Amino acid sequence: MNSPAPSMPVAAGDEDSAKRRQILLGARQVFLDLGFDGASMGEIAKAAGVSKGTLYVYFTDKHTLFEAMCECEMRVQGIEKLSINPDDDVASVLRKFGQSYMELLCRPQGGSTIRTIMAIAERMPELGRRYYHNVPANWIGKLADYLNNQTAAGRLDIGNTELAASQFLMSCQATLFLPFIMQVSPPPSSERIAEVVESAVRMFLAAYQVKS
Amino acid sequence: MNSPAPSMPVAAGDEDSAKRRQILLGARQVFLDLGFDGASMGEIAKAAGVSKGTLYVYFTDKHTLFEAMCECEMRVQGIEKLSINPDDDVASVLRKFGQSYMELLCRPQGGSTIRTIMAIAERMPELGRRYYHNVPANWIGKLADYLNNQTAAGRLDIGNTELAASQFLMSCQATLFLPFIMQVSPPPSSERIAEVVESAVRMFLAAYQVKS
Amino acid sequence: MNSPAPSMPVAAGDEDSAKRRQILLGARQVFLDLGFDGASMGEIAKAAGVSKGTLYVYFTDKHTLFEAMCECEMRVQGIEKLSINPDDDVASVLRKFGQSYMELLCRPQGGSTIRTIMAIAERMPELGRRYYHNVPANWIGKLADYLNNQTAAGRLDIGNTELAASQFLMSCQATLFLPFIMQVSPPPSSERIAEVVESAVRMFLAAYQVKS
Amino acid sequence: MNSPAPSMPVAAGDEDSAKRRQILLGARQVFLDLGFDGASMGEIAKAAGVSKGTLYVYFTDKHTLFEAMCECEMRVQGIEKLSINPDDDVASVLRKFGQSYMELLCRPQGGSTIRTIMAIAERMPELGRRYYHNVPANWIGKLADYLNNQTAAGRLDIGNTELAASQFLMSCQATLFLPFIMQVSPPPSSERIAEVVESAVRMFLAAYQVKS
DNA sequence: AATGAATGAGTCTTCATTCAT
DNA sequence: AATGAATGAAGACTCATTCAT
Repeated sequence: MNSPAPSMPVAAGDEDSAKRRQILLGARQVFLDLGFDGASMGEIAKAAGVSKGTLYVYFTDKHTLFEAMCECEMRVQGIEKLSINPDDDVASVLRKFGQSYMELLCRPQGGSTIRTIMAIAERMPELGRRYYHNVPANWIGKLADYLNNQTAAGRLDIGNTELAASQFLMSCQATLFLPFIMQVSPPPSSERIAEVVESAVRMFLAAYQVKS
Repeated sequence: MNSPAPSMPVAAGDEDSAKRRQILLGARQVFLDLGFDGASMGEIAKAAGVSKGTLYVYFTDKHTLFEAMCECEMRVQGIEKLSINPDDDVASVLRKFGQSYMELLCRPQGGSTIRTIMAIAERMPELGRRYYHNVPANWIGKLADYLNNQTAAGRLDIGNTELAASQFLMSCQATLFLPFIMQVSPPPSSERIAEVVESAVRMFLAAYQVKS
Repeated sequence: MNSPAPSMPVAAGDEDSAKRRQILLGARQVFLDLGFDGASMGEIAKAAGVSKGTLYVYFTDKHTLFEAMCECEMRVQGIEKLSINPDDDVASVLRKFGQSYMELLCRPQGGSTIRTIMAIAERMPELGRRYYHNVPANWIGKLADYLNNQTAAGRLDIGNTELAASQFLMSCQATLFLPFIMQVSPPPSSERIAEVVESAVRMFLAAYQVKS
Repeated sequence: MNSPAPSMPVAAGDEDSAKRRQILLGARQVFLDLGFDGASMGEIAKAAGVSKGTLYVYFTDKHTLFEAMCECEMRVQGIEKLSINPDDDVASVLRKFGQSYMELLCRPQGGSTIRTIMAIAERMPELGRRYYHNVPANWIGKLADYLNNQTAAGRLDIGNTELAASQFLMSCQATLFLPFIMQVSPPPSSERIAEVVESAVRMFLAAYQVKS
């Protein structure tokens, strides 16, 4: 009755129908909580509020649904939104960048995408690769570009900017990511993250900043 | 060496029978490759070269076998063997420490323990905690102790040595661990690790070494 | 009669769907033949003409299916249908009552419910109790009520009517029930039952009837 | 060392070795509690205090062990010991007979043999038959013989003494056996049994005693 | 004779997937 | 398009039985 006008039907396979998004949302919740093997299509159907059959109208199989959900996460975790403000000083840029990255990694709501993909990467190497390139490598790349610019501008002195970018992002995780992922501590607060990032920024600048 | 003479068979429940070790080896291979849910007891039996029934003679159930295997890995990855040589200079100590840690994380043979445990930590939080304390926290702690001593000795100037130790170990992973775990690159060679560790050491000392 | 129209399918969980009844029928056959432990879900599925999976759509597990089947038998063996005709003389009432009870106990088709439940009562005491109250105790109770009335009416002289009712029903089983259940003899014919019941009636009346 | 002298070895298959009896005792306990299917050879070995392998030294398989145990029970429950005292009056004889029979059926210690065999009789008809003939039919027969004698002696007037004997033994079970076996009541006390038997004796004599 | 480690067939149960409606 | 009943392959686990010692 309230289906779309026949002149412009929304095919089930449509990349962007509301129902499809609804399913992906349910899948996200269940997959991130239980992992690929631990999740069942029944659970996902329940979480998405659709019937099990409907899942298969939109996605060929469990594997496809999982990949679509990951793809979706990759888009969300891509950093198109995050733009570096070139007017900020280096420390500020690093601080904002590190803070954003850590808040992405340690999001309190629901399970961790990166953990879920790490877990399955051996069996779905292509997915692991795609995620790596779209998320961590993307962040590293963006930061490396900025470090390149600053090096060119003479404010930083870095031989390998990609390595440096990665070093910075890794050191931002110190004492935070592993305890969080291993269920030792709850997700860190923004304040706690800020402290660790601040320390990472200081270490980074001590090593790479050009002494005027 | 002090294994029992072959003429004197060991009881099934024996904590250290050859068959038990054989099963743990098979379990290690399959669990680390496929994860807890992805592994099947049948696969494990095949990998261990025993019958499915025998698995249950030595381990109550899949869960218990998984935990025993993890426990075993924790002992192996514990750090008792690694002793810091106090006669070395700080840079050497850090270099050796970082290299050992990275070779542990990126061991080429078989799957990754840390990944497998991260994957299941949400559903087996106690296991996650145990692993965290026995392995990463143990390494961090050992290093932090050393940093404390060096700070007291006036060679380093570190406010929070545990944070610093974690920062160092994290930055050693830069460009190495994630690509390895995400199947982007094969396990890094010792040389490749050495380069990254070297860079991490430089950054660390730039930040924390007392300028004479 | 008031079953849903075939065009309107019934939900799986429905207490009274055709498929559910079909499964219960298969379960009845296999459970009564082989007992709870001896029966396998596979056999039951085959006997019911459904797949093993379907069993679990309608019943949580083997135990639940068994209890549902027993519950169903209790309803069938309940006594609602049997009404005592107060115009009959006492001997006739006893005769009909005994005959009905014995035909229930020694039904030729399929295994014996009472045997199956007796067999498992030690491990499922609640089930044993439920069956006892719903079937034998129910018959005894109905008969005891009648005996009470007749005693009040001065036609019988019984101190403990419940005991007397039980005595009567037990003596109806003489030479019939045990040989049947122990596979010594096939289910007794109605005529054979009638003879034994007749004898039980005579003994009963000799003991309890008021001599006019 | 303390094995029997070589000149007179006790073969494993020996019908009466101590170990054999020990196994039968364990088997009795477990089979009567759990039934044929519910019992496991492991449990039995544990209950008997021998290894699982030893079970198979003395008995071909589970089935054989079960039958041997039943055979043993039949011997115990046979009534060689119970001799009817011909000097007692009829009522006394019936009283003693009924009491003994009921105490056999409702023995408090451990499970019920008759129930265990009833449960399996459909699948092991020969066993059911053997048990019926050795135990209940044996009791009935002994009693029927006595009733025959008393009828011949003019003290009783019974057309079908076997039926009468069975009637008596069945009516002794009134309100006792079924509640006991169905876990409604604990095993009845000797006093409780005596009351019910007394009532059965009265009913029996009212029907069959020759009025002088 | 006695053991108990080892086996593999068989059990209950789950779940991805299909299909008639 | 959406459902949910039905399936059967596969998984964890048990247990009667065998066999080397």
